[in-house]
Amino acid sequence: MYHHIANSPVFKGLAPDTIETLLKSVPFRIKNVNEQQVIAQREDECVNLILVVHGSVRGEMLDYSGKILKVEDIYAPRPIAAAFLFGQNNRYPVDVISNEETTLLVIPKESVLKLFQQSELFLKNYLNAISNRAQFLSQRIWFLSFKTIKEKLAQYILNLSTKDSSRVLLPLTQKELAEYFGVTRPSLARALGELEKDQIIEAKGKEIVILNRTLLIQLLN
Amino acid sequence: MYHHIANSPVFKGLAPDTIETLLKSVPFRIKNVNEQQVIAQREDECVNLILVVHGSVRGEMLDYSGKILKVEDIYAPRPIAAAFLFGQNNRYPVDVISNEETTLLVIPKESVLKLFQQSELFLKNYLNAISNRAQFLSQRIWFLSFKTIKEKLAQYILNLSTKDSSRVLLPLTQKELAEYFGVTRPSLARALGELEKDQIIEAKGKEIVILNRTLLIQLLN
DNA sequence: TTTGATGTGTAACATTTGATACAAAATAAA
DNA sequence: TTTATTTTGTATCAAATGTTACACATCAAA
Repeated sequence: MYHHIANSPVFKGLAPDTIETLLKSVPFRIKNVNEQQVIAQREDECVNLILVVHGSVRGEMLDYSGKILKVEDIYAPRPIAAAFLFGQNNRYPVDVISNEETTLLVIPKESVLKLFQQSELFLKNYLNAISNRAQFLSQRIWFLSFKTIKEKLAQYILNLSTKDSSRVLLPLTQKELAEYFGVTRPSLARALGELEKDQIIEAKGKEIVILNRTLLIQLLN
Repeated sequence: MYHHIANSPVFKGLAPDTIETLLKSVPFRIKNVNEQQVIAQREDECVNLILVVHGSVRGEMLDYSGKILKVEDIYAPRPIAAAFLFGQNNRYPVDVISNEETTLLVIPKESVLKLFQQSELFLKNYLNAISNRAQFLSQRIWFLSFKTIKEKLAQYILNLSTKDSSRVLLPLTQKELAEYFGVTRPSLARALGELEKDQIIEAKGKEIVILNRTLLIQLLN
């Protein structure tokens, strides 16, 4: 197990032996769950750092009408809701449910604080993990602030493109990209088609060539 | 000064004397700037924790077309970009510019790490600050995922309402609320008007009465 | 009170997007 | 290869929202 979690963001850079020594100096426990089991419920207080050692879990949210809004999958070896162990309202924002047979490492908050004192690397890793999360979310919100699909596309393509090359390779399918943009797939295809019709880009499959960077930039006005 | 920053999120709970002792044990510096001065530029590496002691600064971003997007104002006594001191890409996401004559406390990253070792409270505060940020952003994204204005309104009003009372007081003007929703002001007014016409709510100024909670919840379907 | 600034209600019209459906293309699996 | 599955292009129509404009209300300052 220590070998596995040595690859997790919070134990990265620590030898499996070191991790074992560290962990054995504080209370913690291992928890095995079957698939579709509820690990934490929305609004539960978050008092443990939970690491997915084997398997995967998902965050799921119900709105007022009971509709399920899937939030995110978390695969081993990664922590669950590291950014919700601290903070003013340290409660789970979503229900956490196992996708499959899953092994969890459960470390109480007090143990985490002790580990911070014992290993500066662990502390740095933890700080990095939650900082990355905040940075990711920040980036995501900024992106969502672009109103029209064409604006989002322009922003997205310009971000991917380098200064010297006008060739861009989309890392996502249209379906995934549409989901990332928060729009429907046909709408995204239409926007792409129109950019092509206006001779701003040329798209063959996942490869996009910027024909007129100036016009692409003007879309952001 | 130590008295002032004792009210900041990262030094909260520490006595001014304690803060002074702590800070004097590590390198740091004070920086005074006039108004409209650039404190950090986008993509600069973030190597210091910067606290606004007096005055205020703003985050500003230029899009590809050169249009200025104001991001946020930060008033004393609060840290600037605490979530960007750590993390994979620890660079400022925005230009930081002073709004007025401003005093800054600049603490190098190494000093921050030393302070973590010396004061568990400071560490906890820092963890809380980043976590709060992530939680806030997370909440914001979840909210933006509601597509139509009516859905956002329903969600927003239901969140504000308590179980026993159907009376809700909006803490924002329509203009601010529209900005928060990422929509235009007339559109928001229209949506409010339609909810009123459908006898779902009653709105007088900032006070809203929920007439039919069931219908309001059904809007989220 | 008068004035000005800010907030609010509402209208007409253009634009964007969603929803749905279907076929062609590309890809993977048998 | 054949078959099935996913991905993509496109069309139509309805719904939601933006844009712009203007009148009225509210509130604070002069």
